[in-house]
Amino acid sequence: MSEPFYVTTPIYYVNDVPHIGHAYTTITADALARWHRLLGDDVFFLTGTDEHGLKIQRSAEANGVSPLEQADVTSARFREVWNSLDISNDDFIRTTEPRHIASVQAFMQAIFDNGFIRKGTYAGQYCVACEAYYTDDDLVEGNCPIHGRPVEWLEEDNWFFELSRFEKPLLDWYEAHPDCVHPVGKRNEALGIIRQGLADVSVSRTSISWGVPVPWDDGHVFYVWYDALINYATAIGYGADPDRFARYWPAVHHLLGKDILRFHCVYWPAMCMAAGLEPPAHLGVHGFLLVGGEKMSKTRLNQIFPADLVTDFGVDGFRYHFLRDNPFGPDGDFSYEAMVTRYNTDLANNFGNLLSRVATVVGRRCDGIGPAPDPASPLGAVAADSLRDAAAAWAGLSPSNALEATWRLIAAANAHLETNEPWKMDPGPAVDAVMGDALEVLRIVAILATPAMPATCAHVWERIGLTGTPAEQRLPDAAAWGGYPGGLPVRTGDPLFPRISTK
RNA sequence: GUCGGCGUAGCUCAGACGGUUAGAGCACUCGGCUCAUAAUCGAGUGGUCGUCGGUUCGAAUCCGACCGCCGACACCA
Repeated sequence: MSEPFYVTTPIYYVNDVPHIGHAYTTITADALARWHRLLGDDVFFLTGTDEHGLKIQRSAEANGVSPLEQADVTSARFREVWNSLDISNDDFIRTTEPRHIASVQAFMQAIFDNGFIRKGTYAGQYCVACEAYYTDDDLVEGNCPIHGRPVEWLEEDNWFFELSRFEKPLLDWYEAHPDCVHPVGKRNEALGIIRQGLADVSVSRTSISWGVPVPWDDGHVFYVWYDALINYATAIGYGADPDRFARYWPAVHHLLGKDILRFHCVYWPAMCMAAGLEPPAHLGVHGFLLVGGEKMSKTRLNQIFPADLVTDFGVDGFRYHFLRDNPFGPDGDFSYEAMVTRYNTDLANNFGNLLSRVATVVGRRCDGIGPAPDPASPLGAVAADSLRDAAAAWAGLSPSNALEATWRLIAAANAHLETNEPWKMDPGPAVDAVMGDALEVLRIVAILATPAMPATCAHVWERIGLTGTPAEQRLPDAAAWGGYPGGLPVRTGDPLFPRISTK
């Protein structure tokens, strides 16, 4: 029985347009999913959209449509972007789907039945844009500190989740699971939040109607967060398919941005405990993609959208850049110039050019028929190192290191060609061995880089005469030295990644 | 303010339980090659490892102070 591997992105709020920040998380999740498929794992990769809440309700009113119609439009936009970026999600969940509404009600009912929800009153200054209450201290000149807009006084009967009762259980859980949050700095932040004391939180609203109804109290809907987090349970059959749920839970990998650490690393584990479940096993927290050192935001007008870059770099160039250039964890600064440099260096000069030169020499010295590699080639050891290091890096949520390890093999192959100069040799066994080695490197790289660049790798696979696709290969066996059989037609063709002129 | 983190080559970063001449990629310089997308290969230039002080035979690494940057401390998608 293969290992289950469940990976999620946050579900994206449909009030926003998909930008490269969303794409960064989603591409990382996609690459992880693809890597684990190569390992033969039973992968389930989930993304989706979060569609409830006051912002959506108001936005719909302003546009003269129903909230669901409003959500349909923006949710579709996310789907289209992921489609265009070759995202291989197995499911796309929308919080407005009946399966999710049923799941939220079952999940929250379980918490209620377990005695962790009580009635209370909440009153305060409320910012519609934030969907959040503020204290007087928070306000800036009477306005919302984030949006600078006037707040409204709201007072309502709420149901409260008794988060305060979970301080100790959460600390115990963190103690028992030292590796649950990556990187460790983020784990410490979560611990800090817990140690500072947790107050009960209101989980329902009467002031709005666009949400999941509270099953035990008509007129209340759940606050959008307590609806949203449960999507991770819904998608694997919570309350509907116990066997399937048990297969994928709690061995989940949640990927998330640091802005929502509190919800994922404190509230969500507590909610799981309250509902009688194990908390999620892995939480991967990453930083922001900055632009010119500043956070992307609508108001700064510095948002960058995937389509802006895919035109210049291609889908795989786009995917590669965000996986390779930003270590998973810290903030990363995006710049177009840096993206061009990396594209030209890693993709055009190193990888693409290797295929070009190999195809040409095989055409001239081997009649276009790719020979088999030398079983004793020095590149064999390099390939083994690359596989080992890449595997370790993927396991440690570090795509940039995984790709760096893979590119070391490409560099070794280019150097191997220089050392042997096959273009000076007459056709024969010596040329065959060198070119077979180079083709074998291309074959292995095509497999190892498939999580980052699936379409390009499939194309390389085909250009060197192999049948099937690299995505069908199974590691680690497929990356063992000597897998290229020889005797296959090798095609010359257009450059894999045309250089981008910097002038 | 409280807590935490960071400050290493022009740029992006690795290294740090103390120990030989501090590393990589990019950029730059020189040389080789001409199969290849003016690509590639090799060599080299470049750092008082934020500042000051302490511990030590020995500190980028441990301790303290300071300077600078950042984050968390909000019912923040």
